[in-house]
Amino acid sequence: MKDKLQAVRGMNDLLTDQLPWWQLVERSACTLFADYGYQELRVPLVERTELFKRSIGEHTDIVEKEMYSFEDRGGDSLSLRPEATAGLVRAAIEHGLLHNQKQRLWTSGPMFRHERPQQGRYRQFHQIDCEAFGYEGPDVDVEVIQISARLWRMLGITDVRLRVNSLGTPESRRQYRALLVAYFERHRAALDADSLRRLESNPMRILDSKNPAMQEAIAGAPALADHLDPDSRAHFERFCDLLGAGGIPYEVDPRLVRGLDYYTRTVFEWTTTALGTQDAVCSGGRYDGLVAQLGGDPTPAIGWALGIERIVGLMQAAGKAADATVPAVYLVLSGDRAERAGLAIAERLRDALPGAGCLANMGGGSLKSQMKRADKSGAQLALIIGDDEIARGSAAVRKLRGDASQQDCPLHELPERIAALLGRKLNSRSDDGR
RNA sequence: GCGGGCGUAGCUCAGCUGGUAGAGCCCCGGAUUGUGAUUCCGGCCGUCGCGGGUUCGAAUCCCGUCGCUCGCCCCA
Repeated sequence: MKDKLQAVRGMNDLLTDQLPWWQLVERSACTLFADYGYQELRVPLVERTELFKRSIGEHTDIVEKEMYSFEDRGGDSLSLRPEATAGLVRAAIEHGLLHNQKQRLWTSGPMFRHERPQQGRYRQFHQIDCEAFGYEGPDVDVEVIQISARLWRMLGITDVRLRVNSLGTPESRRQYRALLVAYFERHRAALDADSLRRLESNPMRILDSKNPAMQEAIAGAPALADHLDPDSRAHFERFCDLLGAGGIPYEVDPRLVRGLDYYTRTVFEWTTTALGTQDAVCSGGRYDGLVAQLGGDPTPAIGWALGIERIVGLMQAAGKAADATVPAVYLVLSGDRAERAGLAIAERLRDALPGAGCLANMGGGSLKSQMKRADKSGAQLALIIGDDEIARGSAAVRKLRGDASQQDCPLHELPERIAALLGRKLNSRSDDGR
């Protein structure tokens, strides 16, 4: 094992056996967003470091110690994106997408954070992102959550619950924060080391401390809900009402805060107990100030991100199967002339039956070993062509599943015969079907 | 950044209190002529993570190191 080239820590290869789940998630998301009228947008993996400092917050853990930042050859400080929203907002402003118009968008791809890897947390991880720009009412808050809820249904995920909260406006939050700091200052003795640190950096995070010894002090702290500004309170009440009307079960969690500075008003998080300590599966919220903060016209916005690794983990933990795609036909080619004819025969089958899958044997091998490969491939049918068959212009079609019957078939009738055996329709077009 | 657990064939693992490695799977070949999944036979596969120490002798003990993993933190 020595001197072996290894992947970078926390950046995982996705081997073929994992891909069926990933493809299921990605395909589902793609049709899901289309059904809600959300359009896909793609932005670079690398942005100016400044963008993330200004959006996520300079004093957040993400920016302070988790970003992959570097200087490029021109001397600019760039960073691999630790999340998608900042880049999306930047792109929307830059291309005038928010000028007198609303946008409902989604994107997906890898994100990067230099954290200690553990279950459900990796240095390169993958998110699907949903964002709605220009809608200020709580109706769209509910819509984006509906999208996530439908995705769980599509994927058969049940072990998740929704928690919601409101952070109010930056002004009301600033006032509340001062109260909170004052309270915890008075109870300094009850705080653990982490919370003392948070008291300086992000006091609201003390509220979601997992330390049991802290719970009493936290319970006595002023609640954010009691200090919301009237508009935010009305927004939140309407939001909860609409959520209920939309039939989405939720619970209000006054301790739900977010790690990114840009959130305002509605925040929410889907959590699970099935994935160990990394329990957030999908989370998001409103960020009404961010667009203006990054230089765009003032534009209300809301969005969420989900972690694909965690979604896949949930499906696997629940025992959901995701079947690998399997070719319908395995082409056994025995002998020189058969090998020579085989490539063209395979192409004709693919023309006639696009999507069915025709796996041609490559690299020779005895008939026996080719039959073994045919069986292993999972194919329904083995199409056996040897020099004898070539000589008489036919092929042997053998069923590999169920009754192992075998029949001879003239080469020119192969597409029809195979289509019939597979219960598929022939491609009517004469080209390659694209 | 801080703790715990673990590192033996491609994979899953066995190897008790030290005597220089084993199984299953996979892969390849064979068991009558050109036909798979079962069965049988054979073959392939390791500097026991790496470095050092103790010892006549270490995969087995000790130290260090790297890696993986789980938790803290953070968060999707």
